[in-house]
Formats: sequence, structure tokens, C-alpha cells
Amino acid sequence: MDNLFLRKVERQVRLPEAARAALGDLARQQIRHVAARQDLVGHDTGPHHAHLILDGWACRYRQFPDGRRAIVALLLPGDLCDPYRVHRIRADHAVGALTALTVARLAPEALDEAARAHPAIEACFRREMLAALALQREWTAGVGRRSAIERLAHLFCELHLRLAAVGLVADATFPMPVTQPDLADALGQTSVHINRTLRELRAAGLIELRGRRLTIRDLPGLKALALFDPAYLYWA
Amino acid sequence: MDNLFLRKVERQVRLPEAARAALGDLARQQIRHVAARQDLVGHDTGPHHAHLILDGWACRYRQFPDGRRAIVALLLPGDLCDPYRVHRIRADHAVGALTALTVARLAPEALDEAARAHPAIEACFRREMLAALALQREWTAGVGRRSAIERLAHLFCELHLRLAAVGLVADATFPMPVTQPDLADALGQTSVHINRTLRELRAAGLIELRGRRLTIRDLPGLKALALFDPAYLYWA
DNA sequence: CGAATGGTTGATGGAACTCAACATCGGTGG
DNA sequence: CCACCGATGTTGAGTTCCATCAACCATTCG
Repeated sequence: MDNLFLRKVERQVRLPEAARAALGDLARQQIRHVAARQDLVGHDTGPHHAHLILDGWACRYRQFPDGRRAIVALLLPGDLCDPYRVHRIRADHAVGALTALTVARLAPEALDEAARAHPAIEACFRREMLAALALQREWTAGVGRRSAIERLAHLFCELHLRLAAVGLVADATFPMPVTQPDLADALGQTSVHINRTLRELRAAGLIELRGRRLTIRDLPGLKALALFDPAYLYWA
Repeated sequence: MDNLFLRKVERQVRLPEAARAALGDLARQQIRHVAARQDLVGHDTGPHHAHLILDGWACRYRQFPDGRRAIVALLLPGDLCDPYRVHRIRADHAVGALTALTVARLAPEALDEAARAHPAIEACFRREMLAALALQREWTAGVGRRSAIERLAHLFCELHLRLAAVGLVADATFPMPVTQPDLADALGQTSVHINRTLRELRAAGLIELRGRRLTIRDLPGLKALALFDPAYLYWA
């Protein structure tokens, strides 16, 4: 199977054969498995490798000294994590596995090399960065100005499109392995309130969530509730 | 006067003479003045120019259909706005002037050209992107997990460092031209509550705010309250 | 100089948090 | 295979932080 990053990319741009091959090769080096709840990159890690998520879900998060935790991004299969070298002494956040994870570790030198050799790859990396930035802005806007139920609805709309872009949605159903405590940290709430809000969404007939799988029962309704505008999703 | 972007950059890396000259030239083309409350880039603008903020403050914001507004980033003098070409049909957010503004409009072609000719400039652009991303993550974490007073304190710590990096801080005092309604949209609160929180910060002897100028009276105290960790600020 | 915008303060309400208890699930080892 | 245990999910009661509503100043700007 080709990797999902390629699949996502090629929905939008046609890559030259050589570039596709180079990207494919990159993803086949240094496959690593990480257990759920383990960190790929710690808060105190210095400059580190890039990662391509092959399977499973991860998150970027920030741990505060008093124990509070904020999940600032979800990383899904096909996502490319930190394509550009980060020159900081100390990372400003960590990357952790939410589920069991399969990733390709990518050496910064190999990425630089590939980007230099293939302009199309450089363009992909740049697009991934711009996509991450736009996504991050939307998350900021969401926690700032959306209500609890809107935030949850919005996240589900976003996941629906992002997962569809890598072919992981069938019949408006997709994997949703994020626990309620994790959802809470991602949406800036408490797990108790997440639970009540989920109940509301179910009661409204908008979603169904069982056994780590989510089915969207009423997509238009969910989008309307979430004030969802897909303009910020580059790859979807 | 050299532009502030250059000043900020050269605090960290020494640029080759040719690169510095090229960056300087870029910033001297197409100077534009924008009145406060005007948009530089609208929500429905397609691919657009990049901008270098020469003087005044701007913000990225997202306007929701029902009137709510979220300010997702503050753009200060010396900030480079969208160095990389954005290929979206429709922007996912707008850029507006918070004060009267002087900017250099930069043609995407000229930027591409400069980046290709000078690796040091390419590195600068990349760094600016990474800095914007890290900043955006910190804002997401903040609105998600910091209390009202912590958020305000954190913003002031951030502005202190960012403005210091371009030489706009003297005696722990710097310009703070953002109105309380704007602060509210940036921190995900209401202007009424911003007002009360400011009062608290003043009462605690941490800051002084008069006539659009902010003085930090107790920086360690403010940092402690904000759980401030500067790791995310690339240029400061 | 008057109108609009921004700032300040009080009273009241509500969305989301906290605390607490219990149910359920999933994995692990006896 | 089942018993156990920790992690996750669920629900209720009480509380808190921040929003809302509503005035009223202060400032700025046309």
C-alpha cells in the first residue's frame, strides 16, 4: 500500500514520477512503532526528526507546570509532522501518541535533500506547513469564540474531511479513538462536560459514537451548528 | 532607518551583505498606508500580496456569520505577513489594521526571486513561518487552558518580548494600542471582563496602563502568574 | 460640539467547572 | 476463562467564573 501522505497529496496535485518515488522511499525508512500514551517528541527534546504518521493518531500538546494540559493539534494518518528543521534548543511542546502508532522517522538531511532535488516535494512541504498554520488558526478561533457544543461539532466536521482526504471514511463513519479526557484537553473543557455535550449531540440526532467509531447522522445539521467553513483545510 | 524585520533577524543571524541589501530593497517598494479598522486582506480575497509591517499594529481575524469575531494573531512592526504564496481560492481569515498602519506590499514573485537568489533569505522566511506556527500553538493552548487573568498576563509578557526584539521597549514600557474590545476578541472573552481583569492586574501592582502605553511594574510576578515560558518565541 | 467609540462599574444569569459516586470497558494475569 | 484492576464513561449536586444587560463617564474625531 502506498502511504497516505502521498494519497492525500495526489488528490490535489500530480507529482512527477521521480518525486513520488522519492517520497515513497522516504516513508519506508526507519519505521517505528510507538505505544499509546508514549511521546514521540518530548517537551525537552532538542532538534529532532520529522515524522510521517502511517497509522494511528497522535497529538501535539503542551504540558503546564501545574499539571494542566492543552492539546493543540491532532495528527492523523498521512500527516507530515515537522517537515522543516526546527532549530530550537528546547521544544515548545511535545508530540504524543493517542493510540498505538506507526510512524516513519525521517532524517532532516534526507528531507532537505529530497526537497532540493524535487521542487514538487518542496512545494508539498510548504503546503503542509501552510495547512498546519491555517488549521492552528482555526483551532485558536474555535476555542476562543465557539461554545462547547459548537467546538465539538466543529471538530467532528474537521475530522470527517481530513480523514476522508486519506480514504478513512466510509458511510459517514470513521475511527474516533480519542478519549473524552483527551477531547477535553483539545477543546479546552473538562471531560465531564465533553460527556454531557456528546449526549446532546446524540440526542439531537446529529451523531452516533460507539466503540471508538463515529457516524455522522446529519452532516448538514452538524455543519450548521458548528458554523463550519472548510476554507481553512488545504488538503481536504 | 533600516526596517524592523531586518533588525529582528540580525539579532539572531548575521546576513550576507547581498541578502541584507535585497531584503532592504524589497521593503522599500510599494509602501502603503492603511487607516485603522481597514482590512489589508479581506475574508474573500483570493491569493494576495505579502506584507511587511513597518509601523502600527494589525491582526489576523476570523469573522463568523453571526457577528462573532476571533482575533487569532497580532502583527507587530517588523512582522512579515505571509511570505509564502497562498494558493487558496478564498482566504480563511482576514488581516485588519488595529491602528494606522504603514506596510510594504511585497509581490509574491519578488519574494520567490529573493528566496531563490539568497539562501539566507529563504531561511528567514522559513523561520518566520515556524515562528508563526509556534506562536499560534501557544495562543491555542492559552485560550484553551489559561484563565482570564493568566491569558492577559501572558499576552503582555509576549508583547514585551516581541516588541523588545524590534527595539520598541524602553524601561519596561511599550505601546499597547489595542482596545479592550479587540483584546476581548483576541483572548476569547468579553470587553467587560477584560476591563475587570485589567483592574486586577493593576491592583496587584503588576502593570500600569495609561494612554495606550503599558508599563510592566513586576515582570517576574507577571511571568509567574501567566505561566510564561518563552520557548515558543523564535525571534525574541 | 455632538456623535460614536471606548472605558468603567453594578446587578444578574448561565455555561461550564468541581467534586463525588458509580457503571462500564478493556486488558492482564492467575 | 474468568477475576480483577485501572482507565474511561456517565450522572447528579453544588459552585464559580465569566457573560450578559444596563447604565454612565471619558475620549476622540469628524
